[in-house]
Amino acid sequence: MVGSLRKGNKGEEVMLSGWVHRRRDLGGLVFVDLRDRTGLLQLSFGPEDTDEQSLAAAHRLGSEDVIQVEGEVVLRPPEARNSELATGDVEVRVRRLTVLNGARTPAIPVHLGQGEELPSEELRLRNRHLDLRRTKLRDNLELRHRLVLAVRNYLDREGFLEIETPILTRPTPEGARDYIVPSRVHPGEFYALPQSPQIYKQILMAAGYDRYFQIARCFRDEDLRADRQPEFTQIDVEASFVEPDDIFAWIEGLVEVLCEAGGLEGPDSFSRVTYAEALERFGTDRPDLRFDLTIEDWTSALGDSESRILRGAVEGGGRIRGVRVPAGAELSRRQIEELEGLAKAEGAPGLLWLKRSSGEATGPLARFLPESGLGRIGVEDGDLALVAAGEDRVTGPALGAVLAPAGRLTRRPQVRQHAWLWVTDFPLFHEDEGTGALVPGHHPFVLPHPEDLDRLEEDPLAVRSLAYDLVYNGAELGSGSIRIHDPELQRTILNALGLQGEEIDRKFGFLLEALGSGAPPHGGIALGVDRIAKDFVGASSLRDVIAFPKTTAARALFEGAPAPVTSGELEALQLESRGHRAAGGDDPASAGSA
RNA sequence: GGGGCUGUAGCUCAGUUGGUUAGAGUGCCGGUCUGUCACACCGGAGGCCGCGGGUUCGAGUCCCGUCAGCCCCGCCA
Repeated sequence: MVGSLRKGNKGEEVMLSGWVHRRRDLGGLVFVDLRDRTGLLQLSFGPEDTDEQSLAAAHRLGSEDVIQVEGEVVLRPPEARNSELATGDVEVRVRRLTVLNGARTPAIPVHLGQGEELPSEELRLRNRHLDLRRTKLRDNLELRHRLVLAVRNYLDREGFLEIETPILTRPTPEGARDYIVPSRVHPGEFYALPQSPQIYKQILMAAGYDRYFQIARCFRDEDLRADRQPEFTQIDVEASFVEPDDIFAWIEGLVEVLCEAGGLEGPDSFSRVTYAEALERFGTDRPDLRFDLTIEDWTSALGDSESRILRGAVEGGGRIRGVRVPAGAELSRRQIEELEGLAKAEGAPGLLWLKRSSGEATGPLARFLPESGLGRIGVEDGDLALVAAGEDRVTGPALGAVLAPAGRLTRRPQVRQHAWLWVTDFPLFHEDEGTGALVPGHHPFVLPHPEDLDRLEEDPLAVRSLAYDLVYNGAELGSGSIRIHDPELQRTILNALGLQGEEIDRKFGFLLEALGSGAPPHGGIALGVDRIAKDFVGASSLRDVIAFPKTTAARALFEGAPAPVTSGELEALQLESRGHRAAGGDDPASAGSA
């Protein structure tokens, strides 16, 4: 293939096909960089080698024309080798050129010159067939392929069976908004696209398929972000007769395999913290452990200081918490204000701080802190202390937001490049801030922590669960739990979530039926393939690891989805549209641009 | 649903205090060129300044609305 020719292929007669990446026409000689999926190769055309017709055609070649050439692999003259090209020592002297298909001038460039900017994302998405020709995207998709292949092989070796579950499913009452699909056969009834295969995989467990996985497409009709697409792919895993440790062991092995496939240094360790610990020490349930900065409780050390802010916070029932940033004294005032801005964005009124350098303390906090106080919070010469006071729900996120950025700003080496960890014991329920109702922390099928079962009634918000997250460098890459296998307990939880008997049977009867028919204890996890691929290739958006992604408005710009349907189609479904674009033609392009 | 940024040639961008003929690089078209590789050189074409309205003697520039893309909040069991 094009990208694989080397010195050793010298003298070989080859026939190659590909795209004209670039043409350099010297008049007598023509050079063309031929491109295919495997790389670039220089072709040369000249009167000594190339037949007359082909030479004439070579002069007329344009970018992205599809051609086929026959010729001989030769070594380039020594002074004309290109060390930046894998194939740069050789070229193919073309005898015969066939233009398989001409290309109009590309709407966006496939080849970018040095320092040339990418076209706008909108044009890249509108011309996805061209954008996907770029090496970067091709490499991204290839890596993604290798990751998924490694996952399949690994889970197969571990005895897991890949089983497909339906895309047309039952609408679910809770969770994200469903994508809805009308049924023609049953007017007025609807399928939903799965938000995840959660219930199906539990039923598979009940059916005795004790190790299941699926590279599963999931759909959620919610607003998008850089790390959120309306359809996304999960490595969905479930196993019977397991405890969290079994899942952790499998997934840790999986992560190693992924790192190997992705050319990433494998994890040297997997940390574990409970949810409560994570909030206390890192102010978030997905800590970034690349810097070993933590939040400390300085209430007793600083609570008796003269500072009105600090004392007021403590008297109001809050705590004083802070972060010691080793070598942080080198930060400029401006950098510290930057950090304070991050804390404010999380709702804190501000940060108090002090620097200690050359034996002297400076900063707003300095005048409230005698030397002894510095010792009490462990601030050494060269350090910076950042302090927030008040309620935990404010100070936690505020200080948490500052941890990694502070570490980055000091430019001390990261403690580790790849920080993998498990966050465990998530709360079973949250409180809906609007209504005060209980909502599931993860989903309604999570097993309560056995030690907390007796608090289910009197203090449900304090009940922990056997739910866990896989976190990598501060990003949640996976989430799972041990599930409830006892139908009575499941009913109790659904009750607590505000569902009544008849409603439970209607919506979850099939699950309860399966649980009551001899379902084994089981649990699992789902990992986000798109996010993993994004992190592994260092992309800033999921769109760079998805061949045909949606925009932030959930549109597909290339093919123009969603699109209006004809009134006939609506009629067949016995639907009426109140949208102002209803019942248009069936031309998909008409929907894309307004 | 809310906030922010962006929208000028095929592409990437500049465009002064609101001023008369809207520029650059690249791509494209034509020409010269036998060792280029961001080929070089000469010449040329190419504009609904996103769209609609307003202010003004005059709008790419100011105001309002709208559409699209991106980022964030809400939302994402």
